[in-house]
Amino acid sequence: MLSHAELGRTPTQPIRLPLPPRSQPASAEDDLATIGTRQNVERNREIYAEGDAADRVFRVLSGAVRTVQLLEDGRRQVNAFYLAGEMFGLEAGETYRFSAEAIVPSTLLVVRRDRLARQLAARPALAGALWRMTARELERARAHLTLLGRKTAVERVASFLMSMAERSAGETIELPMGRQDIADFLGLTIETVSRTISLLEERRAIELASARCIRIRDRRPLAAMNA
Amino acid sequence: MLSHAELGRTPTQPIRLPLPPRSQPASAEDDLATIGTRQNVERNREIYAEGDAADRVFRVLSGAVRTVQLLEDGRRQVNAFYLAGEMFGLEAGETYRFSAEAIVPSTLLVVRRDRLARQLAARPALAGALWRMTARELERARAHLTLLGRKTAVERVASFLMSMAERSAGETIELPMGRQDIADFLGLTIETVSRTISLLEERRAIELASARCIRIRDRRPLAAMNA
DNA sequence: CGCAAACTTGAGCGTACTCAAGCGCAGTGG
DNA sequence: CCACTGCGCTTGAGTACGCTCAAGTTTGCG
Repeated sequence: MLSHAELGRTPTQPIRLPLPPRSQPASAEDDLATIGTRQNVERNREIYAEGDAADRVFRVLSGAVRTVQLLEDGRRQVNAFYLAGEMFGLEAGETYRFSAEAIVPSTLLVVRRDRLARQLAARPALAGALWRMTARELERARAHLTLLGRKTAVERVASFLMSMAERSAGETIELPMGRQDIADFLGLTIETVSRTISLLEERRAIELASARCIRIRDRRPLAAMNA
Repeated sequence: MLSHAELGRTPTQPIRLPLPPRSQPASAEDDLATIGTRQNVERNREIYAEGDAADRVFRVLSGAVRTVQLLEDGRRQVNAFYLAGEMFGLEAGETYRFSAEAIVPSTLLVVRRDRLARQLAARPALAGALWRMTARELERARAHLTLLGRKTAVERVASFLMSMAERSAGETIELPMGRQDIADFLGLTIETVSRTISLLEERRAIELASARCIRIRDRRPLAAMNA
């Protein structure tokens, strides 16, 4: 059994990641905890690579993870960020289609797919929970399609900050990822991300305690840009 | 930017859509067929709207469907196209997050969610099939993220044509959708799509029998752009 | 045949990219 | 204590790719 109190931050890491406000149904997660093992991952260490056998699913206990797709010439797309409490690695095929990497030193709960399958047979409710989790991921990915396909740089950064603020459950956002990760997530360059954040600061929509610590001063201009 | 009502009003001749080469596992689909009803939908008619209660799932029997997200100022993102044999409308939440519209006059198989849930309880294998379908959708959406975030116009159009060619099971592609739909799917403008198709034709990569009927002459330049 | 919609093509513009410095902070060693 | 170094971030100048605005052409159907 895994209580919220146990999900503490890594002592070596200065970045605190609060738990997301709404977690998935506790029952399914607790079930997973009983059949999983813990794994510590260093900063920027690969958790799995594109093409690896998709034999495990993961839950972030502390830290932060990104899933990434690379084009041959080095162009990079960050598909998603996963913070404490969130699951990743659910795949339909035999192999992972994207790689996953730790953004900061992280602790993961690892569940082997074959053990998960055995649990699924015993508990039909768990199957439903997994499906809902996958469907929610799909929803998020689709919303991100609209961002990448149809929003301007300012709108993209504003949307990103708003969603990070929601997940942080506060006005102050501690970003675990650097500007390059944000750029590759939003389909922009690092320079454009930096310039846009500066612009939002000039407009008094946000305030920077440091580059990685952003406070939302005024939601309205951000929300307006969120469209 | 075109408003919703202005989109694609021309009653073009009915377009024939061959079945995709590989369908999903027949068992799950046949199961669905036994508990579903048929529905005919006119061209450009909405099947469900963003915000409607998500109480049905669909399978395209003939025709073609697009799922769409609109921003307030009219900017539009086409999330996906569904051809004959493909399913859509699987949602995690209570309501649909995107609208679905028929691209051409189409026939749909409609399955009520509550009936589906009853089937699921009886047949655990069906639950697995549904999950795999959702996970495959997620995979497709994520691949599309990379296209929208990191590919050039030529690469986007080339990728699109390649994937349509795969689904058409032949060298010749009959496109059910117009240029505006393609543009909104690829995150481009209609002019850029048109210009890029012309460019690929000049380069002898493709050949146009008509605007909606494209034959692939040389996969190599397309594949190279696909990255 | 005639009209409207869909598609194509052209010219000029603007947003975000590229290339290139410059800045700021943390860790290190003299 | 302060220079030194490395890294991440910011800022600047010029460019290019795709967008906007505006015809022109083709297609399909009444």
